[in-house]
Amino acid sequence: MTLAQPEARPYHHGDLSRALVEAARRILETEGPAALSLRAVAREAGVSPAAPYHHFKDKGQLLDAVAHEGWVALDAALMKARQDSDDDRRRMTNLGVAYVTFARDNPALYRVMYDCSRDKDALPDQMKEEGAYCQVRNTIAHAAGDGVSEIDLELATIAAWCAGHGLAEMSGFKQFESLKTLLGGEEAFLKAVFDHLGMFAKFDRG
Amino acid sequence: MTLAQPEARPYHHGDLSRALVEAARRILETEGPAALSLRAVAREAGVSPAAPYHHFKDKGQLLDAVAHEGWVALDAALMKARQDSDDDRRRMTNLGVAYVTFARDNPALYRVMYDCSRDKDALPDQMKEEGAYCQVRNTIAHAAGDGVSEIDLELATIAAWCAGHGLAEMSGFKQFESLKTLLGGEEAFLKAVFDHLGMFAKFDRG
DNA sequence: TGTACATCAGTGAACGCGCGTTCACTGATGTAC
DNA sequence: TGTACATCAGTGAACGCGCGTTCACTGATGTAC
Repeated sequence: MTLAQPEARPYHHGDLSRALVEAARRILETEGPAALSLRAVAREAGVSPAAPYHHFKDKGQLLDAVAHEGWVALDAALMKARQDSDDDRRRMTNLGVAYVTFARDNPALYRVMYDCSRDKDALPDQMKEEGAYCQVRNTIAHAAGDGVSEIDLELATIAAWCAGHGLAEMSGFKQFESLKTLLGGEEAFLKAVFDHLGMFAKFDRG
Repeated sequence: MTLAQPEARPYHHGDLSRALVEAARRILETEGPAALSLRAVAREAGVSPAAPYHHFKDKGQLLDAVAHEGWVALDAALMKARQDSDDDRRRMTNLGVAYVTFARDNPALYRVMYDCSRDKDALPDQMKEEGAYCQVRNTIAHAAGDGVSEIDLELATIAAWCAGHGLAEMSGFKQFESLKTLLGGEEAFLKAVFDHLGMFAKFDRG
């Protein structure tokens, strides 16, 4: 009688760096951010607790790598949403919905992304070419046309970003459930909220 | 030679429950949310690590109490902002600014408030009479007049809340610093962002 | 008013736990000659 | 083509730490008679 041998992983992993980040994401989505310790990541990757130190200076650096992957994924999701909209008028809302959907689909990852940002008091790399923030600004610029000033553009982007982030963090709250079903589902709810942003602001205009 | 005796606290504290919550807030604002352990709170309150268990079932219940205090304080801040505005037109923005200012002045407390909310998937007590959420809705209702539907009112409130929360979490980011100085300070920046919420939404209206 | 006693609100020592990190080590790999 | 050796990427045991919580206890307080 021979027992099945465990899959003989070679002594050298090959791409442990990448494997660790993936293990971290698996832990995040199955057990949540509180469970994300260096040891847990090593365990999940099937490696000793000391192994990660050959690839990351410390726990913080691993988290940074995880967050970075998150931003790349978010950038891609927004890019796709932009390309999918043929109707220029609805593009902003679609972008917002894509943003919130990403956050709802990857809640723990999203949390890590913002926790890392908070530690640095800055969004990472958002100003560069295809960064999510930049995509939002470009979309607004396109919709607004030539007449709009740089400052207005920047402020509108920040406003949009804040609304998206706020909705991302709160759309899961139980209080909104009945409203969601009333409106016909999650996406309709998100669109409706975005539609009403203007209502909030316009009272000030007289 | 007699050494000054340490302030002889009586064996029974008197109001340890309250003292613990205050100690927790002190720790939050001086050391941040990561330092907020039950033991640290007991230490800060000058009491043994077991003492809190006579007043709170576990750590979570203490945190809930801290968060509750936070919401009460936020309610009061919004109430004050509402009463301070004589100009009906600017009331919404003032409310938003007050909200964000509260979050910026009590960042760690604000974090705990939302972390507790997330655990419960709900904002606590927000629908009751003077809850912050309810205040926002009432203010919008007043500004909007009679013609507005219940649903529109609810959606506008959610939109406003999301924008406020998002801005609260992000207004500290370094990327916005030059814009802030350009606009003449933190408050002017906040007002400008709120003013531009409509810009984001209006493209969808054609 | 005094006294016995139940109850309340503290103490401080101890529990087991998982954590981040370090250490001396070893197996695998690549390279110079 | 073989071989010595440096380097790389793992191991697993150990470190000290602070944590949440429990426990048996004790001092203080309130109450019944």
